[in-house]
Amino acid sequence: MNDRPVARGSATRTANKIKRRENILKSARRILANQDFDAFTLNLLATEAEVTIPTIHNLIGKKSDILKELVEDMVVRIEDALNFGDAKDPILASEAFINNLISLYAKDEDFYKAAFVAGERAKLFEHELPSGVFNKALKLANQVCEQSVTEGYLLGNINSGQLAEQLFSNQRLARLDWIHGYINLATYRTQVLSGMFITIAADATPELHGRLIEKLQQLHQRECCVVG
Amino acid sequence: MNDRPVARGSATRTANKIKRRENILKSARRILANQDFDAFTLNLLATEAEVTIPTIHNLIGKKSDILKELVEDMVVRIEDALNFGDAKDPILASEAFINNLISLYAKDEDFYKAAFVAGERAKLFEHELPSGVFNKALKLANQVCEQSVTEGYLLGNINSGQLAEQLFSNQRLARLDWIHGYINLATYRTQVLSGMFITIAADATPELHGRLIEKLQQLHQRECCVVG
DNA sequence: CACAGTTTTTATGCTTGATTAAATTTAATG
DNA sequence: CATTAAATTTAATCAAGCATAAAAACTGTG
Repeated sequence: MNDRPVARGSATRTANKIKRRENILKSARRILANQDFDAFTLNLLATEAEVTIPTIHNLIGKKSDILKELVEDMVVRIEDALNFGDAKDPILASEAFINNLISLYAKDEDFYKAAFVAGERAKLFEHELPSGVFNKALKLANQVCEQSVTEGYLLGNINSGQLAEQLFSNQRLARLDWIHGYINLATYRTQVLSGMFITIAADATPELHGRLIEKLQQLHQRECCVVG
Repeated sequence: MNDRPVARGSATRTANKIKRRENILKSARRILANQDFDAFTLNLLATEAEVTIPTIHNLIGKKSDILKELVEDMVVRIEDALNFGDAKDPILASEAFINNLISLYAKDEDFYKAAFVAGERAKLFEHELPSGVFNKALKLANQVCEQSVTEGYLLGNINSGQLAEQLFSNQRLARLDWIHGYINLATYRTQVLSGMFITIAADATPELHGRLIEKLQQLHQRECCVVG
């Protein structure tokens, strides 16, 4: 069954094929990350990747297939990036979370930006919430909040769900601003941390509260330095 | 100079013209508010408004002119809605602010939703920040924070700018979720209030902090009732 | 080198949307 | 009711973008 004639030049051929395919996807990411979603046409993509439109169809498929692939690749990569050591201290947990995320994005900024843009505009995240990566981050925030209460970092006066929602929102808005090109990764990080610290401070014990204030001042000062 | 023949039927004609014009704009708002930005084509608009495409061009102009008009109309309306009595108490100030805004939107939900969608997608707000309505809201938040410090509601440990930014962000994300059709106006209001109260709590005096906790619990309970 | 199989491209069709010119219709007034 | 300006529509044009079939070019291998 398996002994029908192997295609002639199948040795290095498929290897090159994969390379060309990746090259096209790379161009797609560059366009989506640095230009507009509306600018992302097969025409432009073909020009950038230095191939013709039918080649794109041949190697990847229709336009929506390209977008789908970008998003799927990303989801896989993010999934395991969220598995970081669980610090008890909410300050450390917040910093670990955001540092993890930002350093992941920084490794290949075009890749992630493009995937988020594609997912948003092509509606490949269904309200970006049902059961995917996004929900995982929210649950994680919830977990941290609840644990912080039992560990004595938070007073428990504010419902963990509300706090978690707020923590998650901070991150979501900053991400939107980043993928729209309004802010860069460094600002993304600062904004999320600032928002998280303020949120945690709302229910912090006096000791933790003091440390949060200090952290916030540091963030503020650094921000001012950059601007002035 | 002024005695050249007046156009024949200019009396009731122009009146009707304005009516038809408004009717087209109304259809435009309905489409943008209830469907997608991508669904907003002259073809669909003509069908909905029960006119032909050239009529639209005649009465309003090209597609971008329609969008521009929608946004400009909105900006005017919002500008003076932000002028509400300045409560000293940050809880009252927050509630006054959001109630003002939500009741404004509720009066003509399609109108505002459409304008925000149009402004966002057609890039009619330049990063929605430079010197427009949005900036006004941010400054207002800043003002409330600073005043709250001097009035003794806030401790002043957290920089007013940082707090204000956070207050503003809450509102912005909720608005985005609303215009994308993820949440309704009631949820918009709840989310913003929840976020604002948490933010204020981060720097509140003990007395105010207690009241905020209470407010947050109320919001949480009401939310649970609606769901369950 | 010749050939089989693969890949790229040339050429083209198809669809949709925006915009405009010309013609027809409508409606106000004397 | 005839005149005439105004407004609407019919119909044509223009421009993009996506997608595909068939021809041409290319690349390993025997």
